Formats: sequence, structure tokens, C-alpha cells
Amino acid sequence: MTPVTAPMRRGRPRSEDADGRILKAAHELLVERGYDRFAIDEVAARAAVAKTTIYRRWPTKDHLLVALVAKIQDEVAVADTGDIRCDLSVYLTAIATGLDRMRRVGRDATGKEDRSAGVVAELVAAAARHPDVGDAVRNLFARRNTLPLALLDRARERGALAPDTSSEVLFDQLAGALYYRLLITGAPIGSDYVEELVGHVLAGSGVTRRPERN
Amino acid sequence: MTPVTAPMRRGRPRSEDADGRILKAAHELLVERGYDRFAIDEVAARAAVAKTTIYRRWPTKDHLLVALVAKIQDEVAVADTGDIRCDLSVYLTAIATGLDRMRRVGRDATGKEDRSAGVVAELVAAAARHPDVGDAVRNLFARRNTLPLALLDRARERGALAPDTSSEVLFDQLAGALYYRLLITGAPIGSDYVEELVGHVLAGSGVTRRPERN
Amino acid sequence: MTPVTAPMRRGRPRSEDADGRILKAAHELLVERGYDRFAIDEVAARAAVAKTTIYRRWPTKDHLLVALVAKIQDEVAVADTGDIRCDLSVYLTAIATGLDRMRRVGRDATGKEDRSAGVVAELVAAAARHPDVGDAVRNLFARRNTLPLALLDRARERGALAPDTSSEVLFDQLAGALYYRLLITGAPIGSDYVEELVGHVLAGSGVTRRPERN
Amino acid sequence: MTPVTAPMRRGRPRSEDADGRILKAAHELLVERGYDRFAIDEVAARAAVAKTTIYRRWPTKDHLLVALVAKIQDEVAVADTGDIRCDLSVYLTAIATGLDRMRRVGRDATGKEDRSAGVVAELVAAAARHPDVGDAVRNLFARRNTLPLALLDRARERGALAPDTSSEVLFDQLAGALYYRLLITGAPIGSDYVEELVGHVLAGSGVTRRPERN
DNA sequence: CGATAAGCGAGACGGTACGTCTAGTCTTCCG
DNA sequence: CGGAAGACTAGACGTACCGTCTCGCTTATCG
Repeated sequence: MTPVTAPMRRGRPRSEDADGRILKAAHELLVERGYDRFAIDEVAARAAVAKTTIYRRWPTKDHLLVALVAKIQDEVAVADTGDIRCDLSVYLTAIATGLDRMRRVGRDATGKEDRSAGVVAELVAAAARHPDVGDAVRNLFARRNTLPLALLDRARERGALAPDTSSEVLFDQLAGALYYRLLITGAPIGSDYVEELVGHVLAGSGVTRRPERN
Repeated sequence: MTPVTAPMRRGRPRSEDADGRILKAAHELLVERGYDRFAIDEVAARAAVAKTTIYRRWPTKDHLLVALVAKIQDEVAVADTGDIRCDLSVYLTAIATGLDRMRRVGRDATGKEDRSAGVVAELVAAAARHPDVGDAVRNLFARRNTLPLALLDRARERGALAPDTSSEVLFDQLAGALYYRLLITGAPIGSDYVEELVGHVLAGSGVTRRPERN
Repeated sequence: MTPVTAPMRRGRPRSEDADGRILKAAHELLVERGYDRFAIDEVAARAAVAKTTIYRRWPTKDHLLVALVAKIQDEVAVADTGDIRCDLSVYLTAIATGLDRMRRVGRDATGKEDRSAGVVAELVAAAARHPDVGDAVRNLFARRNTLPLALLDRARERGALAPDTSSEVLFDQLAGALYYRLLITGAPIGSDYVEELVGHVLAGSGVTRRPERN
Repeated sequence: MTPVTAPMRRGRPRSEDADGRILKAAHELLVERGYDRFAIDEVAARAAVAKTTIYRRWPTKDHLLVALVAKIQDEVAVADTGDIRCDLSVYLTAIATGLDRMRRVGRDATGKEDRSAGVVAELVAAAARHPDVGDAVRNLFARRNTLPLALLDRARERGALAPDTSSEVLFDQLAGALYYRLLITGAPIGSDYVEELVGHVLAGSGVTRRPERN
């Protein structure tokens, strides 16, 4: 039986104000400097908060990073117009734009076109370091991906996709290509690329290559 | 035109022996402990080398890592049997095996099935931190990928691939999916998966879905 | 006017225990090894203290040295018996003994009769390197010298010293001779020498050469 | 029986040119920076000489320092006019001026009136570190002091000094006071001070306080 | 209302690695 | 053999940062 009233916390409640200030300060600092050269001490100073107040909430710098990314990550809406090619393109373009923005984080805004993967790379490394951060990161992505996966499932149900294809594998190819370019090759991820990618992937799944059939 | 006289090195030449000992020690340590908990001081001690001798060669721990990975990375042979599906599967399986090995590097060998991306994640982060490391990493992968890309090109030339496909995009889908699973979702990358992946990708490129084994 | 409310210390107070352990360890090490071959790392290890804890207190090895000497330096009592010659002799002999002890610090106790100036020389060099260390050292000596200077002043007041002599110049001759032998010529500084020295100096100041013992 | 011909050195003779360039470079650097912040590497670079060439001549940085000081130290002439007070004053004033110059070595010339002892302090510390450097330094001073000591001896012979005084002790008081001020108290060492000092010291040795007798 | 519990600001602390600096030696090739 | 060049060993230095702890104080709820 679950308690009717909340468990009733004792002692002074946590300051929500502090939460906000910390995340704000951390975000600013991350953008200015990147994840290395980003010191918890400095976050604390900027947020006018004691270091303990930070560590009470996130046990590790890496944990703070996930929280930060989770907060920053904008919700990507998915429309289901029935045109799977189009819907996917829209969704992936949104993702791609977000990634591209992230890779500039912490760099000189002076242009210089550096192809680094920035924060995402650090996130990935953080996930590799602590199992629980890894879980959090995977959750983050899983939640984000439920929508496009559902999109693919529905498309298959209505016959727009070959029945023997796996939504997951399909999506791996799409998202994977984007992250691969972001993290490894450093190649640009523009909307042209997304279009071409979606075309390629769907072509193998029973969707005619060129939409204008007949 | 090559110079008639050699450039004439002056001063004591760098000890190739030291190079070897350093990389060996670093490799051992990396495997034992993982990239964090891996200290340059200790590498020096194990290699029986002064720390300066390491820093003279690689200005940063991150730089050493790239050199290390470059050396470790085993050459993956590509056979061109004419059966593009088969050749790709073989190649990618080799890669996938290598990645899987890497993700266990520096972990308890106790099985524990942790889904972390290990060294690759650190490599990616290192690439994100220093532009020159980024360049080195990209070169590493570029060199590695020339072979499979050539494979795809040849397949297209002999008509086994639709003429309007791009080898690069195709390859992004394949490699991307692997790295995506490694770094982000943590999903397993077995040979089944590779088979399915290759099947999917080629299906959209003019290769018949199931090789009709007559 | 003293403040009504105490200044109210904030944050964790410095551990006096650490202070003690650091100075103790440093002292031991200094005696065992001398100032070179004396590493902060090792002081930290012996004191079971983090290196930062040392550097928080003394920004430099040289600063630590002064603190150490200040602590070691034993108070030299001055009796004012009215016999200036005798009082000075006693005082200077105490100083000379201390100096002689210091010059053996960090040397093989094997006798070896080396004539080095040991720690005092290092102290002087440290003072020469950093202005603030210089100030500290000068304060150290100034405080130490107030007593004998007062002795001389009182002697002059009661007519035991010629009225046109300067206590400071007188004292320079006395202390100076000792430090000169310690630091430069390396000549021995026994009690005979001190006696002779005091005799010489006072002879020029209105004190009869040989105290006519009735 | 000594050989008629020199022992016949084999191989290439040492470049006297190098000697000069090294000492010159070292001197400059010492003046610019002081003894710490003075690196052998840099001396070599400035002198356009290999480090080995330096070490072949002086086994240690400290040894080089002594050589340097020995070379810099200007000869102080002593006239024996028969007026011991005057002769001593002249001699000591010359010494004092030299010391004063040295204490500014390696400092901002911007005034700032810092009272550090500079090079002499380092010399003293160097002497304390290596026995042979110590010997060299003591020789340096001994040679320098023979002249004024002889001066005192002659004065005593001709009855200008009390017969029971020791020249050495007398000189300790004089030189000692200067070095004491230089190295320890940092008090100024002007010609006024030297006059007063000489007056004091001689007063105790049978020389009338004020020269204008009657 | 006082007791109890927790949060908070401040800042010291343990720990640990980093990358730098310098001294002095060694190795190579050239005169 | 001397010299130029520069790599090498050795080892300390001082810095940076993380995550913990210890103060004194504040803000809650509980009895």
C-alpha cells in the first residue's frame, strides 16, 4: 500500500533556487570553456553556492554533465503525416542541427571550423567511466528514440515498410550515421546529407526510391 | 626531386628502444586499468624511462593515447571475392570484434557485462579536446576506411550496386551503426547483427535481398 | 577599541595538528638531509598530509624554511648583571653555539669537520630570492637582537660605555664577526674567540681592557 | 726534475674563445635574472656553446658561479699611507661599494629598494653545499684579505696599534659588520657607516678617537 | 517552544596526476 | 680529443581539480 501522504521529509528542504543557479552556471561555463577546463569550484563560485550543495545533488562532475545535457536537450517533436520519408527527414534534421550546435560548444566562436565533437564526446566518455552515468545516458537516448521508432513501426504496419525489416536496425543506420560523422569522421551533417541518408535507408525497406511514382 | 645529401641529423638520435618500451608499458597499463587511473608517471616507471622522454614525444596523455591506439589497431584485411555482401560482412565483423574487445579494456575481466565503450569513448573525447589529436584520429579512421570504400566502389562499377548510391553514405550507415551501438546505446554487436545490418543496407542498393542460392 | 563581536571565522578551520606535523617532519628531514635533498613531497608523506596543505600555508619551500628556523631558534635569555662584558659574552656564546649546531645540520655526523655554513647559508639565500622571505628573516633577527641592543643602551646610560658610541654599530661588529666566520671564512667560533671579540669591541668603548679584579 | 717540455696534451686543445663566451654569457644572465632563474641551458645557448663544453670546464653550476664571481670581483688596491684609519676606510669603502652593487644584481632596476643580498648569498649557499666550492670561496676571500691584514700588521709594528690586538679579529669586526648588514639585516652600507665602523674598531686598539690630536 | 534533522556557505583537507623545469650525463657526428 | 647538438635520466616543483569533511548557521518539522 502506497502512502497517501508523501513520506514527509524532515529537516530543511533543498533549495530549488540553488538547483537552478547551479545548472545555469554550469551551462554557461560549459559553453564558454568545454567540459575540461570546467571546474566544479568555478561552477560553485558562479552560482554563489557551496561546493557541498552541488555534490549533494550530483555525486560527480560526470553526473552533473548528464543532468545538464538532459536539461539542454530540446524536445524534438515528431509529426506523423503518413509520409515516412518526410517525417524521418524532419526528425533527423532536428537532431542533426542539435548535434551540430553541440559540437561548437566550448570553442572559439571565431569560426576556425574545427570539427570536434565537443560535449557529446565527453558525455560518451563519462558514460564509459561510470556504469550509472551510462545507464542515465542510455535512458536519455532511449526516451528520445521512442518516437521515431514508433513512427517506423506504424509505417510498417500500414505496409509502407517491408515487413521483415527491424525498426531498431533501421534507426541504428540513421542515427548511427549522424553520430559517426559527429564523433569520428568529423564530416558535416547538413540537411542535404540527412535527405540522402533517409533516401538510402528507406530504399532498402520497400519504399520506392523516388517518391514521385508514376 | 629528392635531396642529394641526406638532411643530416645532428645530436643524439632518439632512442627507438625507448619508443618501444613506452608504448608497451602504456599498452599494458591501459589494458589493466583503463584510461583514467592510467598515469604517465607510472608508464615512465614501467618503461624505465624518464617522464621527459615521454613528453618529448607526445605532448599530452591524450596524444599518447592516439599513438597507442594507432599501434594497437590491427590491420583488417579485406578480401574482394566479388560477393560484396560477403566481403562486407567479413570486414565489419572483424571491426565489430575489435570494438568489442576494446570496450572491455581496463575493466574487470570478471565478466560483469558492463556496457561501456571504454577506450574508444576516451579516444573520441581526446579528439574533441585537442584539434591536433582530432586530426590524428580522423586520419586513423580515414586510412582504415579506404579499403572498404574501394570495395564498394568496385562493386558499383561492376553493376552490383545501384549507380546512384554513394559509397560514403553507405559506409556511414554500416560503421555508424556499429559505433552508435558501442558508444551510445550499448547494445551488443554480434555477428548476427552485422549480417542483418549488411543485408538491410545492401537491399536498398540493388543487391537482391536473399542471395538466391540456386 | 576592540570589536564587540568576534570576527566570526567561516569555513573549516585550519588544522593546527597539521601545522605541527608538517613542521616536525620538515625539521627531521632538514636535519637528516640538509636543505637541498629535502623535498616537499617527502615532508608531506612523513607528515601524513597532502602537499596542498603545505602549500596553503607556505607558498614555497623557502618560506617553509623560514618558518622552520623561526620555530627552531631557541630563545636566548639575556641577563643584565651590570657587567656588560660578561653579559655580552654569555649572550654571544649562546648564539655562537646555536650557529655551530646549525652548521652541522644535514651533514654526516661522522665528524668530518666540514666548515660549511649549512642552513644559515640557505636561509640567507632564500631571503635573497624572495622579498617577503627577506622581510621575515630580517624580522627574525631584529626581534632577536632587541635584547642585547637594550643591554648596550643601558650600559651606556649608566656610563659603562662611551656616550658617543652607537649600540647598533657595536652590535654589528660582534654579531657580524660571528656570521662572517660562519658564512665566509669558515673559521671556528669557540668561546675563546667570543671572549676575545667582546674584549676588543668594548675596549674601544670606554670599558677598561682587563677588568681590574681588585 | 721538472720536464723541459710541457706534458704534451693530445687531441684538440680547449677553445679559449669558448671560455670567454661562456663567462660573458653567464655574467649577463646572472645580472639579468639572478642565480636562480639562471639556467645552464640558457648560458650555453647565449654563448653559442654546447652544454658539454661548459661542464667540461666546471663540474657544477655552483662551480661556475665561483669562477664568475672570481672574475667579476674587482681588484681593490690598498695604499699604505701610514694613516691606518684612512687606509682602512678607503679599502673598506671599496669593498662596501662592490657589495652594494652585487646586491642589486638580478633585480628590477626600477628602484624598489629591495634589501636582498643577491649573489653573495647564493655564493655562500653554494659554498655550503660542496666542500670544494667552499674551499674556492674561502681562498677567494683569503687572497683578498691578505692586503688589509698586512696593513694592520704593519700598523701594529710601528706602534699605531696596541700590541696585544689580533689583526684577524680586528678584521673580522670590520668585514663581518659589512657582510652582516648585507646578508642579514639588509641595512645600508654607505661610506658614513664605514667611517663610523673604522672609528669604533680602531678606538679599541690604541688609536686615538679623533685624529686631530691637540 | 525546544529538540531534532537536514541544508547551506565557506573553506580546509587528502589524494593524485599533471606538465614543467633544471641539473648533469650520454651519444652521435664532425673537425 | 674538443665541440655542437640534442636526447636522456632523475627527480623536485608548484598547480589543478576532485570529492570529502568540518565548522557555524539557517530553516524546516516533530514532540
